[in-house]
Amino acid sequence: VVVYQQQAEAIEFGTSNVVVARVGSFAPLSPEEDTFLHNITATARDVPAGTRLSVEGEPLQQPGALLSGWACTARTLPDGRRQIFGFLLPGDIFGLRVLAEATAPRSILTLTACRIADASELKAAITNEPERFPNLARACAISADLEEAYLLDHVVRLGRQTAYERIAHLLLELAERLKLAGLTSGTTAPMPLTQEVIADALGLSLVHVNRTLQQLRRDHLIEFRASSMNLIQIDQLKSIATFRPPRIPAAS
Amino acid sequence: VVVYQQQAEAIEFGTSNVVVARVGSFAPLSPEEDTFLHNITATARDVPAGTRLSVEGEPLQQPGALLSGWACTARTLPDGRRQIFGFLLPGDIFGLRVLAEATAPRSILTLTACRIADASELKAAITNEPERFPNLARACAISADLEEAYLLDHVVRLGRQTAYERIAHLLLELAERLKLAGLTSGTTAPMPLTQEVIADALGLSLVHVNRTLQQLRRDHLIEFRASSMNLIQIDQLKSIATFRPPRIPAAS
DNA sequence: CGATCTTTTGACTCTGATCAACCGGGGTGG
DNA sequence: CCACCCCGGTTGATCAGAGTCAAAAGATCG
Repeated sequence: VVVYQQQAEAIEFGTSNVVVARVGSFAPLSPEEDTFLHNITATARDVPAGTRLSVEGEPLQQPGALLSGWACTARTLPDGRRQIFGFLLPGDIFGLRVLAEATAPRSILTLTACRIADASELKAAITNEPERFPNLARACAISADLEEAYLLDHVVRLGRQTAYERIAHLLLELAERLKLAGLTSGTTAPMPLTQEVIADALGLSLVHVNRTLQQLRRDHLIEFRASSMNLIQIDQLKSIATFRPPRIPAAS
Repeated sequence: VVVYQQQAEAIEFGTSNVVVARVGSFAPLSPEEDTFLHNITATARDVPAGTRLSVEGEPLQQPGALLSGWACTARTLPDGRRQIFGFLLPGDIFGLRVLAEATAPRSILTLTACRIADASELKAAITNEPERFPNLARACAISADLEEAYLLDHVVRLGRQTAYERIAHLLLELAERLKLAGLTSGTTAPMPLTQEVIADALGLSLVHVNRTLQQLRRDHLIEFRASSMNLIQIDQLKSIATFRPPRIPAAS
């Protein structure tokens, strides 16, 4: 019955509880843990695009869970150059791992309108009584590991790949993650990023991103419609980008 | 007396116990913790340069502590391109944070001869009985945060800085870390990296690293002697690289 | 004292940046 | 209702930072 209700919610709101689904996919949750996570994600606030959820160097904000919408983590140099470290997609949890007294090492910025739940209690739970929430703790650890793996992929893109490879690789990563969150249909995935944002993530100029995307389309590897992308020829893309999805430890 | 012995060791071996000093600088250790850490670092093995301590994708190796020597973490693409993620300096601890069942997300490679202690017990201690080793646990958390901060700096270098800025920034980071480990004398710090290694870290070609280093020398910002570097004009370097050292949470 | 590794130099190429302008749609205000 | 504006995407022309190829010159080390 619960499952049915969730599905009904999913259909109705389009997001239901991606967070619960995602976390649960890392480690099977006990009923208590499931309820706990549900309660956390029940309280949520809506945030418009372009909101700074956290500013680098300033005291840390609450941890959160992204119920819907896209955000990114970034740092801005004094002269205005911006580097995006990665993206937060629906279902992602952020701000969990860091020390309470620390200052934020990165800014967090919403790229679309977002629905965000406060995850302070989740952090407290896995920090203070991990033995009571073992699967939750484990799932969060896996999530943190995954996040690191994505960051390392990002470094490789920036350091050793061409513009063509970088873009292919990033789109594959996003498609992969959206698929894990159950947000794709076939080879088509939502894609609300502007070319400027892609440029700031991949260390390229806006103009060059535009031209490279055109090249990818001309090569019949991807298609864009509205704010979604279609990765036709996904295998060829993977081979171009030498894309190897990070392995998630089995949910034993 | 203990302090005196340590200093004597430090003078004799040049490394004594950088690890204990470094970890202790993050959080003041209790006598028990201090002893614990000392015992761990007492058992150490010597490893020649060019040893692969861990290979990406393969099951995880033991965590370790670097008593002396330099190493790096990296990933190699199928076609031979290599991306270095960061460097391990004397006093650094590695492999702590990752899930036991996971596969290594990066390779670890010694760049010089190294002396390495097994840190399995440290990992076990802070994982299983953090309440018994609170300062140790806290110090390791801070260390992990620092490591992440350095990785983010690395991303910014790769994505948004010129070759000249990148090299200045990297040298500043290394000098800073070596200073924290007590391995500098004045503005001079050890620098055993080859230009090829610098190139693989900064996403540049060997030739371009060579030319950019020459430029930095011609501009009287740095000097190289033997395998050490001298950052004269450190303020100007910092301004060129927009270098801002990561803030370490106060050891309250 | 070879053998090998690292640094240096020169010539040339090319990927990607910069500057500048234009297009097209969606919203806004008069 | 339409002119206007703003934002995101597109295009063209030019430039420069960095890569590549090839070879020589120093270091280091058995």
